[in-house]
Amino acid sequence: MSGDSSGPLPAPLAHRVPDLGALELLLAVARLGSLGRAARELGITQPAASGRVRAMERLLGVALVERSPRGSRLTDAGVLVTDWARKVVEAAEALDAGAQALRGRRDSRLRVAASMTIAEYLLPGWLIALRTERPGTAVSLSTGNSAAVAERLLAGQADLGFVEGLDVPAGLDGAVVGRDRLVVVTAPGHPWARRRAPLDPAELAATPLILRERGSGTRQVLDAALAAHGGLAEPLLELASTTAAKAAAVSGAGPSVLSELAIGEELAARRLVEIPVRDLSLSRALRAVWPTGQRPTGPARELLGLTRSRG
Amino acid sequence: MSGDSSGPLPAPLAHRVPDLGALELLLAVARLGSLGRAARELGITQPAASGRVRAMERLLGVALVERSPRGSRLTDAGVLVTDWARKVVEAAEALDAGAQALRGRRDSRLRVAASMTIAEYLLPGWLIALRTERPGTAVSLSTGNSAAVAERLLAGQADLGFVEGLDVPAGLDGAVVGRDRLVVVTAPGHPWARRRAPLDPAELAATPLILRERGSGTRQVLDAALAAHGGLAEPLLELASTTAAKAAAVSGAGPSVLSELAIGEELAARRLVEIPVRDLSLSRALRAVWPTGQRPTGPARELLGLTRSRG
DNA sequence: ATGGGGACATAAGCTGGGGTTATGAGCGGT
DNA sequence: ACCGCTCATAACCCCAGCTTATGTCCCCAT
Repeated sequence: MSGDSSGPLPAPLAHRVPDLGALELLLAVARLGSLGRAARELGITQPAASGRVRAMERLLGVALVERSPRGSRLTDAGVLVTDWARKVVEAAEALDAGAQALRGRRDSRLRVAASMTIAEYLLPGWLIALRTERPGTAVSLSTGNSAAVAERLLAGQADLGFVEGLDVPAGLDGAVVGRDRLVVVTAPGHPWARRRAPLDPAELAATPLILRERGSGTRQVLDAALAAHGGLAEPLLELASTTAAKAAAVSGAGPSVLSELAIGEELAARRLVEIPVRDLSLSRALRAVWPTGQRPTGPARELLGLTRSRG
Repeated sequence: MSGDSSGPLPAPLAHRVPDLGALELLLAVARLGSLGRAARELGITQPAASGRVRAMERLLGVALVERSPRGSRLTDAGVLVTDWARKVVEAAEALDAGAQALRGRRDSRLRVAASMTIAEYLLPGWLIALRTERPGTAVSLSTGNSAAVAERLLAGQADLGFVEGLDVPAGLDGAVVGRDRLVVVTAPGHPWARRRAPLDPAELAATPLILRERGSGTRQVLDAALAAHGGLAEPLLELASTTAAKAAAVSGAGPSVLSELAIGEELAARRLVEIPVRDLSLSRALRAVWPTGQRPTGPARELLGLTRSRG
């Protein structure tokens, strides 16, 4: 073993990080102040919990918990690790909520049809909130562009839709639930990141960008907004997914224009930098929609309430 | 089995969500377009990968991958699940990077001392960026308040510090690397969430809030900012951690004032709503610091470069 | 047309991590 | 002095996930 000729390739992440069960356990210990109580909450025995936490500490090489005959408290490092662990668990909960909806049968109490962007970034959070308010509400999810969402709603195959775009599809009523702002970004090393003055729209239009392929929603908005400034230059790169475009931008391949929803993390950690643009609002509404006249009722109304902007 | 008298308590998250290894595998399949190649990249065999993806699909109840004799592509649902999975894996990577730094030995090439907030929310991202730029740089991390950070730097026990606060500790030079804006928030159901006009500072000061305990950094800033408007009312709740305060606010217990860094997710998903306040800037600088005159060099300079604001 | 080489699937067998029960040992309150 | 809570240790068990070996399908190149 370890006689690998290809060099010491990094151990896979899963071997360096405790598994989800262990992280969940750590959160329970932090919350309840005792290994035994945490164990009970997760439906395992106290020795199992004890061993698991020990294994986690061995794996991470850091003492996380201070044991005493009267309970357990987190160490300083434990507090930090627990906060990081919470992020992992929350992301896993979002995945779980989303997957449950994707699996959802046609006979679900609430059938949602949503655009990709909304389904990806916002819906899981809403579903989690809905679950805490109305546990047991079965939700099913289908995704598609605005036209597909409208079609499902009008055919009675969905109870509530979510679309992004400049206008409401024909035959539907809607309510704005948020905004999707498109942001010009570069890696921190790019010259634009050092500009003092905002970018000129014409300059943006003239620069080759990393973009999603023609026909994507973000591309359409960008096209429309820059039509008055000479139109988009030939793209620097044309990629199939938002994720790929983001990765290219982070790696410094060039400037890109991406949805704010997709790059919150990257901006916060300064893996990407927002470039202000003068007099250009690349913003579109995110809307909940339903067939004209048929105001949502029951679970659909409930979910709508979770998402509505004030007013 | 399943004859439990305590009712159908929800299966723990870890039993409903694929483990990190499986998610990592899914990302590799998405990126490489083939189960076999993904397997090779993760250092397992093709049948193992095949079985694992199958198990993941069974667990989630959703087909993720379209197999063909020429490779594998994600299904529509698979794209969505993969995006959610990426968030989980990224959070796990942040945990890993942070834990490595916590474990870091005293003889690390780069010894960082940071405030809790910065260590928790920003540092992991920086460490990941540093790892991709300068792989193999060993980083160690210790946390403490501004005074403790200054002490470590001046004692030569740390090479670079990060503090939040209104001013730079004596004996140190610094550079602003970001801002920590405090935000007034409530659950979406709170009356304040329906206000049309911004809140008056005096009204905020007079209202009992969910706060961290006296002495915490956020509490100090708030105290100072509202001193001119009558001073803080008695808190509604006084909690030991930011996380606890956040949870209380989300559950609708009342209004709170929290760091923007801590509630990005909650704002995006509208589990919390920001309440604008007129003429009140609750903002403090996040600074990198080092002993006066000793500009960072080597790895410290590298890390600083990753975090610096433009200019 | 035919063999080679990729892709994924199936089968049989091993191993170890994580679970269990049973028990011991501190510490605090009554 | 004793109960009740805490956590730790020991001995045992099981199955998830890995391996190797093999089969099938399809495309492509000779």
